[in-house]
Amino acid sequence: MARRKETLRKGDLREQALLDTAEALLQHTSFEDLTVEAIAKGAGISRGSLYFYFGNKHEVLAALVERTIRAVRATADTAQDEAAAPDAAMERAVRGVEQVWRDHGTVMRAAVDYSALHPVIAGAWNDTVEAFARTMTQVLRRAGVPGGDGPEDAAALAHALCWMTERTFYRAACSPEPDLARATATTIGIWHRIMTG
Amino acid sequence: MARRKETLRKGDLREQALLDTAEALLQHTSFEDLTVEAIAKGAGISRGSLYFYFGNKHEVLAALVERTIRAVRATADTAQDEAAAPDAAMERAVRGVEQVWRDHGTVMRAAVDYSALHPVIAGAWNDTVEAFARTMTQVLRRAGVPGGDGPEDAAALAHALCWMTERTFYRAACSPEPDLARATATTIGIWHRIMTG
DNA sequence: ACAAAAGTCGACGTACTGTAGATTCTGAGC
DNA sequence: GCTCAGAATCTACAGTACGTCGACTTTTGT
Repeated sequence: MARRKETLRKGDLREQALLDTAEALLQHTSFEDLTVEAIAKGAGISRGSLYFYFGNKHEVLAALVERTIRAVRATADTAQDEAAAPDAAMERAVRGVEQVWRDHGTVMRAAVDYSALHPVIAGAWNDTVEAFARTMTQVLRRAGVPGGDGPEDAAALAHALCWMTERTFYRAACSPEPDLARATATTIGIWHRIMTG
Repeated sequence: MARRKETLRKGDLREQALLDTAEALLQHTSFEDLTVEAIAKGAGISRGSLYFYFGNKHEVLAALVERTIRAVRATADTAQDEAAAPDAAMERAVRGVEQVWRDHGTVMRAAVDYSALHPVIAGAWNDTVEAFARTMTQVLRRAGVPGGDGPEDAAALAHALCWMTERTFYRAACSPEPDLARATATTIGIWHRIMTG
């Protein structure tokens, strides 16, 4: 099997630079106030050139979110450990989520904020939470919650609790003095109560 | 005390017509695709005239959300009944939320979607959930959850669970075939487990 | 070396937004 | 019934950011 070709295109770097710039700008600017010109200029090209890389402004954000979410997924996967006790698995998962928000808070927040405006982002975000919910459904099952697809079965509870987890961290991340540790404690507390109900 | 003057200004009706039009249009158009021209025309005036009533497009949505939230608050207040058993009070509250989403789903959804883009809407929505959380904190207290301001005390749990409730109904409302009843069942199930943990 | 592909630019047309000034409607007081 | 302030409306304008286009320059593979 041939060695993977080194695709060190100049454009690949430029594309990353554009995303980096967008990420940096998002820390002080909202997406709708964010201008294509600013992103392009920050990456050292003209506005027109940006459209060589992305179809439009939304696609830039979508790519940025996708890049971030890939990192998030990797983290989420490490949390599913069949051998661990359900309670420990849950706790590890939630702590993983906390870490992800610490590392990628700005983009995650943007992803949530603009989900409503952008189907692609909404889909990516949804899939991520969904994947997390599937993992947690198994954890709940192992903790004794009955399976099935009724509104009070493991899958439905895991879904609701995953979205609660998302919301709790999102809100914490939005606050001027984010207290992610507290968010973790509250979240774990609720999951724990549900699992030992 | 003098009788309140009848302020039946022509403009008051027009203003309501503008909000009604905006609400109607929101059912088939996203806010950013919603054009000022469409709102104005729907209410029978020109684009320029709309600016006599509202400073800009965002203010229209803000006013619409505020109008809706007034109705929501009224509903929420009826749910707080000091005499009822905690479990019954909680159930009644959640069913109230379901009803509100049934009646005002479109605007509520818009409120959530555009909270990120509009501080005024975010504030109004926040206050509403916050008010609900305060009520539910009392319910949890009466159910035996300890008070205080730690991350696992009644207030923190009520907050997280209220946002979970919001998310659950929001997601249900977003789905093509909304199943609010299922959302209610799941939500009540979780609240119940927490209260009898 | 040289053609093809990748990358870049600046100018253009478009679609909105928000503003300003002129104009018409309305109704309270004389 | 006249008058006039201010409520309500319109049209035209200026501004801004978007996305497209065709021409030009650089990079890459052979």
